[in-house]
Amino acid sequence: MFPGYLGRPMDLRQKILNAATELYAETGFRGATTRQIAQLAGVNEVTLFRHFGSKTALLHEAIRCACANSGPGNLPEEPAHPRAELLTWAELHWDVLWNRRSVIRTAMGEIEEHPELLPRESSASACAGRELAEYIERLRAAGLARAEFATPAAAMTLMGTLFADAMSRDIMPFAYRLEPKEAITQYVDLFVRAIGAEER
Amino acid sequence: MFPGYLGRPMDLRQKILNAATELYAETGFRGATTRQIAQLAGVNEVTLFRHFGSKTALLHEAIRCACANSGPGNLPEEPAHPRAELLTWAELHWDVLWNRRSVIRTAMGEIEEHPELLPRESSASACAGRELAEYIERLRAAGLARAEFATPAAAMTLMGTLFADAMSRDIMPFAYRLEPKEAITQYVDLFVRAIGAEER
DNA sequence: AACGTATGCAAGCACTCGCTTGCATGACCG
DNA sequence: CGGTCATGCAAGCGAGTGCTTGCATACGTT
Repeated sequence: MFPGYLGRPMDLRQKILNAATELYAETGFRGATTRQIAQLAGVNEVTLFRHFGSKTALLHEAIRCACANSGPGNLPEEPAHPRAELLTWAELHWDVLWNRRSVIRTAMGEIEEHPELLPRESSASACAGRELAEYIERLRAAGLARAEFATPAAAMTLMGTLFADAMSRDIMPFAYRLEPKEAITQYVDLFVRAIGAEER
Repeated sequence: MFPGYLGRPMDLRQKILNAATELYAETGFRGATTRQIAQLAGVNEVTLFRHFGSKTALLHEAIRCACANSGPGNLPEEPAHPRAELLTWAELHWDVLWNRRSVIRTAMGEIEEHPELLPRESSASACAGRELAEYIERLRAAGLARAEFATPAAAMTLMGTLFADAMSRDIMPFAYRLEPKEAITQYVDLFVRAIGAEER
């Protein structure tokens, strides 16, 4: 066969998985047909089945890869400046959500049909949530969060705000008048005040 | 034909629209086949086409109905007790989102394929967002929100938190340890503090 | 050179989908 | 009664869809 129009042929398997993920994000499970995936990957349709056995198996592997944890976050063990630390974390977390918004939306929309794709406790968002909650606990322990609140709810407040922003910003532009960066700064400022962590 | 197994036959058109909405919420645009919709509505498949012309037209009408605005909210013109007023509003808004979570998730997941279904500025959530923003402005004008913040971002904070909760609670149960009612109370308390509206 | 492996290509199969057609039947109305 | 209208039913058509089979071709290893 052709050695591939590029110098090194880049693992075929990975090329197929990428194509599958992209098509899935755009058109969902039903919409991503094996013929289209093959074409986008520049590969014959039969190859999909020889590699993965079935469309279902292929898509499962593709999506699981696409939603894998993206590594530990960046919240310090010993909090010192809540606002700055939370801002860094929030920007990073928002970026991850924003870049994957298409797959995430599709997967959420089809979760009742494909519960196998349910985010597990080890998923990226679940990890981020735990990290944030633990950080908040450390803040409180260090006397840096002086307000009264339930930690899980507080964590979900910031997580949810970022999540909703990243998922809705491009489809409801009229509701988001601030640029992402500016908006995130505002979210964090509001959050810092909500948990009583203003520096003074 | 049979007069319907029920006393009054309940507008056929509406029965079809309901079935279409239900199936769409479960299986999406592609997944909701005309044969299934017809069966669920207890109607012959041909009838769908005679009434609506095409599957596309049918689903568009069905979804547009399902996402229609649910009437004006309940935020007072003249704010007096921010916490109580926001709590009532938040519980009502969360209920709306929770009840429609299935359709909303599906529609969001397919928005790139079907942008016609984009929530317009007159949609329920858009209206709720504007209402909340205007209410916050009134709070500020009345000296009841003493913190410094950008109103749009503040509104999106509470809206986003409620949205994320209603959309994710059933599919990421491990992330939501508080019962809905308790969680919403916490969200509102945190929000009230964030905008500096604690009563004292 | 010989062989195993990975891929391509063409054809096809059984099935589903949206949609149409033709005809029968019952409900309502003048 | 006769006529129109809404609906049901059966059949089918053309276009996909997931997946399989058979065969040819190229590469790497020995």
